[in-house]
Amino acid sequence: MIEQNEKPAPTCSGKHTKEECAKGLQALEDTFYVIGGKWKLKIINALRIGGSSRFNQLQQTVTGISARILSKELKELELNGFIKRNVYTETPVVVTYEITPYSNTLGPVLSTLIEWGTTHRNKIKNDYKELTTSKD
Amino acid sequence: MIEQNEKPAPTCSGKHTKEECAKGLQALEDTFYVIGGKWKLKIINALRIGGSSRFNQLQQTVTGISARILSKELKELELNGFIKRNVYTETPVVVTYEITPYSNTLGPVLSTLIEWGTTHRNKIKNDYKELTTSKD
DNA sequence: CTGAATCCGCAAGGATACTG
DNA sequence: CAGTATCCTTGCGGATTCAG
Repeated sequence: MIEQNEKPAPTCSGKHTKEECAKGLQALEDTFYVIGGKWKLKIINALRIGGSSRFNQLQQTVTGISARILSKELKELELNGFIKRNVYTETPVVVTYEITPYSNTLGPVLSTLIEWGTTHRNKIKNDYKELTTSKD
Repeated sequence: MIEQNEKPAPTCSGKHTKEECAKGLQALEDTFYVIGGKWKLKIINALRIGGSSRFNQLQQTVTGISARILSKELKELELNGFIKRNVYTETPVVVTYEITPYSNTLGPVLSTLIEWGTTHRNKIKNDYKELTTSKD
């Protein structure tokens, strides 16, 4: 909404830049493909922190998820090697889920994501505070 | 699909764990709220690497995005303070987009995400190779 | 308890055409 | 060139019910 009349920026678009950009795009695509969506990272995070959990336990921890979705997500996560499903054939049957070593490669991802989210939330809170106590 | 008969895991669920988990959930929620979705991080990444870009240029860089979605995403990103829109009223009008300093706080997020995606892709490739040259 | 099956609504996103 | 408008498809996810 702001207009200017100086000259446009040079839009540095060398070949190297282009390739690097495409590579990033590709990598982001791959990442989202396996751990994208609304729930996957939350589930992995819950299992990372809470340790081995049962189905209902997990559904309570991951607030708001329905049984259907949780079931589906767990299946996909298992297929991709992020979690392990253990069935104990006692009576009644007990099923637990736990993360695999491969999930631990997501550690840095989860950390930075959570850290950024926390910082961002604080920023928003401050922005709001400054707005309400506005005196500039 | 694997059945066991040993005893279930202890499911460590202390209060501290519960809080930490909830906090992580919250943070992930916040993060996804602003930079979630299919395109936002890709756009920011493109602008980070390619520098200031024009609309059509951006649409070519971020492969597969439609004009409608790009327009919408750019608007949201601007609202949330991630990018800046510059209008140069020459003839014809030129509009450029560039990231703001706040977008730079996403640096670590993008790095880890991209790095993980790259590593994961290589892993998948190797798994596949081992499958095709299977001799174990 | 641990899911699977079914049905359904909504919103994200795609295709295309059009405007200043 | 930089979008907007319109229409349409798809998939995510919720609610409910049922089964082992």
